[in-house]
Amino acid sequence: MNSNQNSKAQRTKRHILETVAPVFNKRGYSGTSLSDITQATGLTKGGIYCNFKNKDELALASFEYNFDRIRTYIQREVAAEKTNLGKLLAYPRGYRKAFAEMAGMGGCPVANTAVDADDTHHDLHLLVMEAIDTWRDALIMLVERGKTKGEIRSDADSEKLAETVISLVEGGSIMAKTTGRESFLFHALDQIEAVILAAKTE
Amino acid sequence: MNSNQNSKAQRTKRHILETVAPVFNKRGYSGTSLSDITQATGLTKGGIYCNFKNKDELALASFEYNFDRIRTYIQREVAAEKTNLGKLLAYPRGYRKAFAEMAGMGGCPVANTAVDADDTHHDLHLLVMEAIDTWRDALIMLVERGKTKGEIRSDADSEKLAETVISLVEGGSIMAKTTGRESFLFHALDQIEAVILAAKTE
DNA sequence: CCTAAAAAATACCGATCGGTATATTTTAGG
DNA sequence: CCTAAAATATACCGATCGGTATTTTTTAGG
Repeated sequence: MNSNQNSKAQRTKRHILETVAPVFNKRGYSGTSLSDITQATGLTKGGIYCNFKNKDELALASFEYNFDRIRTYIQREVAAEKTNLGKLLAYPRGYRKAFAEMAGMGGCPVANTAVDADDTHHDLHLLVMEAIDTWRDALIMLVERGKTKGEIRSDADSEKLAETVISLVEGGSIMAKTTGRESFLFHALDQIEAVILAAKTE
Repeated sequence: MNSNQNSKAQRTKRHILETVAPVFNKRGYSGTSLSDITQATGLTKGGIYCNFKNKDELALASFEYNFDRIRTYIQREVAAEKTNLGKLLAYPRGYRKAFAEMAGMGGCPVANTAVDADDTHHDLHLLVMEAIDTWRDALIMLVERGKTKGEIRSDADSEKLAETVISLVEGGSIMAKTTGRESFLFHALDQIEAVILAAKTE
């Protein structure tokens, strides 16, 4: 048993990430202490530092883990659609479905980590920037392809649409989480649908 | 000189808030240490604790200070308008003008503090919730009054409009700050104007 | 079952945390 | 100018911070 991915180390590494990632998402980098981490995992410092070099590496891995959960969720919705317009509309639908899961992990990791890291943690900040840029590019691409396919009006501003969608998702997430009013997110998602449909041909 | 508001204590208290409030806004509650505070102000711990009971009190006062700066800025724009529609449109215009100031203080204090405090700092969380609720109520009121005055279509959803405006401002602020693309905020503000104008009569 | 290696626990490190008691300086009314 | 009070600095506190060296336990191939 060596090429098996179920080695002890890999299983505990996974266990650590699963339990710690939501803690980082909720409490932020400097708000999460090694004691928080050992307490959440049930391991001691020795166990943690055996699997991760330091707190930084664990924080970066936690963001990637959290982000990947959301990304996978949304991407499944997008991939199920065939048209560019359908893929665009899959975003608000996906976030509507992902709401409960996102609430359970402590809110959207993109928004949380963006605010947490942008003035304090360079590497984490870079990771979030990259995630947002990739997301933005994907949306722009869908709009542009939608134009060439005749699904989207040729005068639509793809960058503006992409950035508006992202701002609405993230703003809605934060406000819903903080105030406890889910409608903040749902109204934002309604608005996203309206924006996309307004760019539709006919 | 006793009823004079320029007593030594009040002047230094003001100086502390002015210099520390942006630090809390950028670094968050647990990311801001007493050393950060003494270093920023040029005072020692004795000087700080003479004017504020503890770190908590200083953090709460800092949020109120930061929030008040933005609020005052926007409110000036709103107060200058006479119609409800005009007052609504004063929000995106105000944030467009406030952009530089907000960037200088480390981003919108509402979004920053919301993310920072919602899972970790009860009192601060309450303060942000209150700020958002007040803001939401003010927007709803403007829409409703606009309806009775015939400025706004009677079928407009005031709660939805209010929450959409807030999500766009906060989402746009965070994304612009984190990515360095100001367009995130400006596109969000454009969208706010579009949403308001879509609710206009005629 | 044995054993070397991997994993995890224990025990410890200096630094910094938020906070306080005390000493010193500054303020400002009489 | 004097002086009590207010403001600030200094010196210290126990607790916790992130991290590491060492010891014990567990794993898993032969």
